[in-house]
Amino acid sequence: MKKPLYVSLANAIKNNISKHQYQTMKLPDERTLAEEFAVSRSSIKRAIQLLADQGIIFKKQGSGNFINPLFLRNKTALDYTGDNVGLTTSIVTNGKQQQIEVLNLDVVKPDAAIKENLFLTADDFVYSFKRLRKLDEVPILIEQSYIPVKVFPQLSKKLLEHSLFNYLEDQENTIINRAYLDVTTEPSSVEDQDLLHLKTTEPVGIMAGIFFVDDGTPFEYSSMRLHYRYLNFSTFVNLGK
Amino acid sequence: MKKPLYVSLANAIKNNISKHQYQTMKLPDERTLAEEFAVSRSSIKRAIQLLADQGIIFKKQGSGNFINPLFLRNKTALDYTGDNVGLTTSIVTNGKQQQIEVLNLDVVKPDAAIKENLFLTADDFVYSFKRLRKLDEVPILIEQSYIPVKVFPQLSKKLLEHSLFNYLEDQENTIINRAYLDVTTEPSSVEDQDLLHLKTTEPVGIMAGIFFVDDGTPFEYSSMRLHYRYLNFSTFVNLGK
DNA sequence: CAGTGGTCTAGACCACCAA
DNA sequence: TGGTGGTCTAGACCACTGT
Repeated sequence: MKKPLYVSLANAIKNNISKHQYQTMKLPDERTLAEEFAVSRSSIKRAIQLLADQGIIFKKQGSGNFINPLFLRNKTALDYTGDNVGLTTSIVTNGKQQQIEVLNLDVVKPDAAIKENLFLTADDFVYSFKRLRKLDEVPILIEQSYIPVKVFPQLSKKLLEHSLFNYLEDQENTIINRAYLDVTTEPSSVEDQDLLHLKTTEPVGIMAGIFFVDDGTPFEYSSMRLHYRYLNFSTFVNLGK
Repeated sequence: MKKPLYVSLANAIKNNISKHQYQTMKLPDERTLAEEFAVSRSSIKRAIQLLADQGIIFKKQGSGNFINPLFLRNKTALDYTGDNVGLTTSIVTNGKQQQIEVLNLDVVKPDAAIKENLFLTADDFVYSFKRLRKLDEVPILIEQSYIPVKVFPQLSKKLLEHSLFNYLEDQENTIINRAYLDVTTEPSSVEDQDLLHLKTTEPVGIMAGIFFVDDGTPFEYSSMRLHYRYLNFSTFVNLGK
């Protein structure tokens, strides 16, 4: 589990920025940095690319690399770790305890939309299940999911009572680490209001999408209806090079 | 405006995928591709990295590069062009005509939050303005924005009647191409219901954030309240390498 | 024009995966 | 253990920015 050089370099540069090592909002140029750290310019470039992907710095060809002022002010919002891709999509948990209530589990014939989303042929069956997630016993999210029987036949109600993805990673050596997600919002339905304790005027946020195993196999189609206070989606949009 | 080699390579590979040139969900290995296209392996690697960033393929060390089945089925959702960063954040326009109505424009002393978001000192004034945007005369979003007077003193009501960012790019050679955005949802206020023609049970989507010039200068803080049908945020989450 | 980031190569060697 | 992707180097040359 050795970290690549460029990750260490990126961390070193990040530290220097945090400690206001650089007097201006501009980093030293890449050739100078390469000399200072005694590495090739390519490695510096890779490190800087990483920082740019994380929104910590902005690159501007011909002019230099610039520190994102947001990073200086509010490090936590940008302090990514490990494999993060520069996008934070999260249910605001604040370290509270999570509970899962399994509302139902069935095997059904998928309708056309589900079939298309999971790339199934006519004969495939899917598990269909609904779960209610809570934080410190406060309900925050209704999840309706579909998983093809053939990709995970051993699914059971017992397994659903805890995080499926953690189980897969720990017990089955299968990592679900890609997803295509669609975020929208809608007025709450009667069921939403009931389960999530919402007033009629209060909406739900919806996150729906396909989750993939890392070799591209579609694993699950899921539609999550969130209590509106728990939908929060932060991201950098970075159209610069 | 010559395209780099790796962009052309990425397009070529993308075309081959679209034309089902590769029989399986797996791409040929990088060394083979390098030979076929008669370029260095580094260039192939860069091209494949680009496709991975766009969510078109998944990489898996030690195993190979895999085609995202979503790309084969629904090319448009993934068919990024040019400088796109793998994130589609858009108001669904469908080619309709956009109108802008300027509701007000003032110069004010910023409150603490605005000051913090725009990195201002005590003495700085800001322009505060509210605009209503419509598509084919249907109102879809209310925008409340703040721009420091010192970074764009020539702001006027006339300028606000059209896209400010386009004006900056065309006339001032200033490009706003980075943003930190926060997406949430809320019940609609009375003003929302009035301006956006919403029922009391219908919510607004909120996109709020800071927009940066590409050298890192914070340019604008903006909070946009969208008619809920027009909030749609699609993205790939890719935690694989 | 000087400064600075972007692209590209050729090749060595490392790390992970599946059989 | 062979196949395949990941990291890294050293250096040439290109492209953009601002004075």
